[in-house]
This record gives sequence, structure tokens and C-alpha cells, in this order.
Amino acid sequence: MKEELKLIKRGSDEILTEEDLHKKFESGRQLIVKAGFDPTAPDLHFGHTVLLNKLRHFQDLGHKVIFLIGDFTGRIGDPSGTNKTRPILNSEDLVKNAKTYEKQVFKILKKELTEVRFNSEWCDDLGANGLIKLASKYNVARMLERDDFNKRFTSNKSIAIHEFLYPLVQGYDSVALKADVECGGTDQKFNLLVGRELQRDYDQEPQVVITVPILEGLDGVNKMSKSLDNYIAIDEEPNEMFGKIMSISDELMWRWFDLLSFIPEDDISSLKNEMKNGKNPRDIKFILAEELVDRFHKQGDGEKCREIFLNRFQKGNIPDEIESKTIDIDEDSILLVNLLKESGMIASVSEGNRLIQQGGIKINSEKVSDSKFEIDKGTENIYQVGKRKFLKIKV
RNA sequence: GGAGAGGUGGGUGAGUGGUUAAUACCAGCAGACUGUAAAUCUGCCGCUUCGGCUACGUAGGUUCGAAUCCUACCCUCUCCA
Repeated sequence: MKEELKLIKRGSDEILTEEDLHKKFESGRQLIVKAGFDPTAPDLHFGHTVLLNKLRHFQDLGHKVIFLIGDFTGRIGDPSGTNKTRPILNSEDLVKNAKTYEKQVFKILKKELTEVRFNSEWCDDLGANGLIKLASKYNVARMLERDDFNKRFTSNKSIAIHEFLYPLVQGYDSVALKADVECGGTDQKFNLLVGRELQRDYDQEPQVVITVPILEGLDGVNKMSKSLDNYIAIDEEPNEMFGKIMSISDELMWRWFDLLSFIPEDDISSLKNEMKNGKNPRDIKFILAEELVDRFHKQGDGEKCREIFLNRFQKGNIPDEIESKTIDIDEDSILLVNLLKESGMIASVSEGNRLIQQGGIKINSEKVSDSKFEIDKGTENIYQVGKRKFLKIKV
């Protein structure tokens, strides 16, 4: 029993309440563990995996995970401050997104212990009456306990009524599913707790709320999200993934070790010591990068990526595998900048000229300094833009 | 229903008739350096057939000249009811 608790506690921010969780474990039955996901963002990234890992832990203990896609709540829009109206997805898109989710999610979760559900299943039937009834279970004073609402309320910023519905509906999901446990990011704490309250109202045993920390994105400051473009998707190409991990700051690296790595905590501490004693932080970052690439791709891919990485940057070598492309032209020759634009390596001719000026463009490892450089028809060369964009182009 | 504030380049945000393709910061990109795509430093950061062209919510207008003034419209926010 103690072991179970320990596993769940690792990497969790809060467990509300631990005592309740203990009791649920004691009961010996299979628990229903719920976690909600946005229907619009099927690109799972590292940030999501903090939560998914936690769910996986429950599965390792034999419990059932409900992967809830909030298609109904998605229409409301989470009151996360910037609330833009979200597009209402048609059922076709929903099915498509769900499929994409499933494809990615099972890299972490066990299929046989996972159930994918949509909350429109029960929310659509709720109707106006049901919604009003649901709304009557909670009150404004309690809503305003939520930090975000509270801030906006006291500073006279607008809070739309429907924003109050979001936590309610999310909480109602827990009622509908008879959830025993709900996991979510720390930013979801309030919403998760509403679920607990509502279940009590519906004469259910209240769910245990488990929050996991929010992972900072590549910039090291903001939370990882697609819209900030500071994320690493879990189905990202191995070398790209490896490189992106290497690009995080040495400081952020430790945070990622804590939240993403499965390396025992003691080993992480000794790595910290090694760095203090002069070990190159890069080599420690390699450990993290390899572990994560291995996890989301094939075992051993991480090592390959490291070799390629070293090769490319230490020796300035050109990678072994380069995508190739053929561009047709009418004339006998084409301006280099135009060719690069055609191939999609650069966005505009102006950008190309700038890059040439700054010495950022190479052909077959030769730096180009002439912005009027022409490429003859019938040639095939390796073009390099910056340090990591390579393309073999046949003209 | 009444009163007010505001919409500027990817973001934040200056600029209130003329060296303003538009201050600054952030992000981004390149280069240098480092046994990291860390940190730091430097440069760049609308598009272009390099003559220009298109840009400051939208559409008109005033003017030699407007992001800056006028008119209408759209949108966002706040306060009072």
C-alpha cells in the first residue's frame, strides 16, 4: 500500500487529499482516473507528458484511465485570461483529432486500460434545464475564490458569465464518469476541486485531486504550449527533438530532469554534483536528450542522435542524410536567393540577401558572399542556411 | 440607454502633420566564441526584377505631405444605469 502512494506522489504537486487516496487504494477496487484534454490541440508535447506519466503510474497499479476529450467544454473556452472564442469543431474533425490523440497517447498509456470519451456525450443532453440545475449547485462567492476570477473581479475586468460554466461542466464530467481520481496541471486545481464538490452534491464519493507541475517550454520561462511555439511534440523527428532538448538552458535542464526523466532522484543529485565539479553541462544534457528520444522513438535512437549532433557541430560536418529536391527553371541559370526561396529554405529574397551578407549561406560547405550568385541549370549541390538547415537541390 | 478609453510591424508598446519602414523591449534569425542549437558578445530583423512598392482597425476626405487632422463604419475594453 505504501508503495502505491509513493509512486503516485513522485512528481506530483499536490494530492487532495492523500488520506482519501489511501482509502481508495485500500478498497482494493479498480479506480477510475480521469484527465481532460483539449479537443483542438492533437499535437501532444512534452508538457502533456508530465500528466500522462502520472496517469500511466495509475495504470501500472492496474487502474483505469479515462482520457476525456472536452469537446463540449471546448466550445466554452477555458477562462485562462485570453479568452478567444473557439471554433466549434464538427464531428468529423473531432473524430480525426481523437484518432491523432490515440496514436500519440499510447506511446505512454496502456491501451487496454484506457478509455477515450467525449464530454459532449452527457453534456449535450443536459439542456438548458440541466445547466441551470447544475449552476444552482455552486455560487458566485465560491467561484470568485478562483485566483484568476478574483484578480479580474477586483480589478474590474470583465468576466463573462459562461466562464463560470467551465469549471461547473468540467466538474460535472466527474459526476458523469463517477471519477475516483482526477489529474491535471496545477493551473487546473480550482476546476478539479469543483468536481470534488459537485460529486458530493450528487451523493458520490468525492474524487481525489492530483495536480502535476506545469512544464516550462524551450524559452525556460513560459509554460510549454503550442501557441507560444516553445514546445517539443512527442512525435517530432528524432534529431529535431534531440537538438531542441540541447537548446534549452543549462538551468532549465534540471527542471526537465525533475519532471520528465525517469532517472532516480538520487542519480539526478549526483549529476548535479558532477557539474559542480566541472563536468561539461552539455554532456549531462546529452543524458536527458538521449533518454527522451529513446522513449518516444526507438531504443538507441538517442545515441545515434548524439553522434550526429556531435559530428555536425564539433566538426562542422554536413549530415549524412539530406533531403533532396528538384527545382525546374526556364532560364539557363537562376539567382541563388531565388532558388532558395523557391525551395522553401528561406521566406523571402530579402532574407536571403541578409543571410548572404551575414555569411549564413553555404554551397557545398563554401561560404557565399556574392548576393548575385547564380546557379547554373543541370547542377546539384548541397545548400546550407544557417547551422542546421540543409537541402540538396537539383536544378 | 448614457459616458469614456482604445485599435500601430510575431508579441508588449512609443510616436499626435514632414530626415518615420516607423523609438524601445521581447521573441526570431545570422555571425563570433565555448568540447552545448546553454550563457555571453556583435549584427540583422516588411517586400522587391534594387527603380521602387506596400504598411500603423476599414472606407473615404483635408493637405505639397498623414500612423498622426476630419467624416463614416467595424471591433475591443471600462464606468454609470
